[in-house]
Amino acid sequence: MSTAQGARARARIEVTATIKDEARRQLAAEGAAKLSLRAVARELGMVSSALYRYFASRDDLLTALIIDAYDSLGESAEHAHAALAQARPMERWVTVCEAARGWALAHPHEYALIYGSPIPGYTAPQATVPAASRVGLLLIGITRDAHRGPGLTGPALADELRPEAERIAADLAPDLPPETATALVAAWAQLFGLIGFELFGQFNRVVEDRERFFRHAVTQLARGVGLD
Amino acid sequence: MSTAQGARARARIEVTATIKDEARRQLAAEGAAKLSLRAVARELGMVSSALYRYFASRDDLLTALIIDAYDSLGESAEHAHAALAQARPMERWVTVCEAARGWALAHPHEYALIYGSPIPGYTAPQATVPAASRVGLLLIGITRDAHRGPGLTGPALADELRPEAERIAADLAPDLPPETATALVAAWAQLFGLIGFELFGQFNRVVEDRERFFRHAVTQLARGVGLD
DNA sequence: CACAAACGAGAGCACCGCTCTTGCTCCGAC
DNA sequence: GTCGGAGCAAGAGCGGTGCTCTCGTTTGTG
Repeated sequence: MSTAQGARARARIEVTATIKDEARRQLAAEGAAKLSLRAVARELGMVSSALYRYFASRDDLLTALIIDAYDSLGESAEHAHAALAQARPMERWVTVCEAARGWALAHPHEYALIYGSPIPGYTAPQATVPAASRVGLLLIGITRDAHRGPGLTGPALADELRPEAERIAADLAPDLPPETATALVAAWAQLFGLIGFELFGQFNRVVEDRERFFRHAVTQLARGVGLD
Repeated sequence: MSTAQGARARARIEVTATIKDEARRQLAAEGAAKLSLRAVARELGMVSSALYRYFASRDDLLTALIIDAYDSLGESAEHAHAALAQARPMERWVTVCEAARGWALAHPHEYALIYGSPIPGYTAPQATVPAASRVGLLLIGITRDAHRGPGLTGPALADELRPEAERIAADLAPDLPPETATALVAAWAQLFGLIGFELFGQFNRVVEDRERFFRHAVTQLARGVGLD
C-alpha cells in the first residue's frame, strides 16, 4: 500500500522530505526565528508559493520539524539505552540522561524548538504527543524495572498531594508507588531544566565541568526516584 | 545629577520608558516573535524610524526587556522573601520558588524571553548578568543561613567531581560545603525546569494539581541542599 | 480518452527591520 | 543674545518576509 502508490504520491513524499531536510539545515544553521520559507524554496530552486502545496504555513513546517526532533531525540535515547538493557537501572538512567544531553548539545536549535519557548500563538499540536513521550517512557520503564524487586518508595507524600500523586501513578505507571511516580515526573522536568540551563548559557561562569556536573546531578535525580 | 538634567534628557528617558512599556504590552499580548518595532511606533503615534533614536535595533529593545524581566522576577522573589525573613529556611526556600513560579505564570512571554530559547543570533549580553542572578542569590542566602548551625552536608561527591565542586563553592558561597554548593546549583536549574515544563505545556495531561505538585517538588529540592 | 486533481510559476498584498536624507528645535558655548 | 551643532521626528525607500490568487501544465484515473 505504501510502495506502489503511484509516481505522484512517491514524488510528493520525496519533495516533502527534501523540503524538511533543507528546512532542518537552515534551522540548525540559524535557528527557528530565521527559518524562512522563501529561503528554503530558493535553495531548492522552487518558487515560494510552490511550498504551500506541501505545508500549509510556516508554522506547519515548524510543527513537522518539531515532531522529527522529538523523534530524533527519542531515538537517540532509545538507542543508547538499548546498548545496555541488561545493566543496573541506575546505569541505564544515567545513560539515557546523557544521551538526551548529548543530543541537545549536538542539536541546540532543534532542542530549543521542542523544549524552549513555544514560538507562535503556541498550543503545541496534539500530533506531537507520542513523539514527545519517548524519553519519558524510557525513564518510566527503567524506574519500573528498578522497583520490581525491593519495595523502597520515594519520599513521604503530604496528605494534600496524595490524590494527585495517585492519579499520576495511575496514568503513568500503575505498578509504581505514587511517591515514586511523582518523583519521576519531577525528575523528568528537572532533567530538562539541567539540559536547558547548560544549553542556553545559564551555566556560563557558574559550572565549568558540565559533563561531570550533569552526571552527578542526574545520579541524584535517579536516587530521588528510588534507584541506586 | 539625575533630576535636573535638562528637559532634553528627561524627555529622552520618558520616551524610552514609554517605548519599553508599549513593547512590553505587545510582548505580553503576542509573544516575542510578534513584537514589531513598527507596531510599537504606530501605537505611540511615531514613525518607525524615530524609534531608532532610542534603540539601535529590535534586538536592543528585546535586550532591554530581558533585563527588565529579570529584574521584575528578582524583585518579585525578593519581595516575597522579605515578608518572612525570620522564618525557617525551608519555608523561605519554598516561598521564593513559589514566587518565581507565580511570576512566570503571570508573565509567560517574559519568562519565555529569559528562560526559554535565546532568540536572535543569541549570546546573551553581559549586561543581563546582575539582574539574572537575583533569584539565585536569594537561594544561596537561604542555604547559607540554613548551614550556619548544624553541619550536615549534601550527598557524597564522586572524586572526579570534587575539584569542580570546590570551584563552584569557592565562586558562589565559600562558606558552604562543596557538596551543598553543587546541589544548590543543580536545584537552581531544576527549579526552572519545573517551571518551564508547566509553563510550556509539557505537563498537560500529566500533572493536574500543579500548585501542590510544585510545592512538593521544590521541597524535595530544598532537602537536596540540606534544608529541612 | 477525457477530466479533475495536483502541481509549479508568477504577480501581488501587507507587513517587517533598517537606512538615509531632510528639515526643525532646542541647548550651550561664545 | 546669538548662532552653530546636536538631538530629534518624519518620510521615502530597500530588501526581505508569509501568504494568496490566478494561470497554464502535467499526470493519474474513472
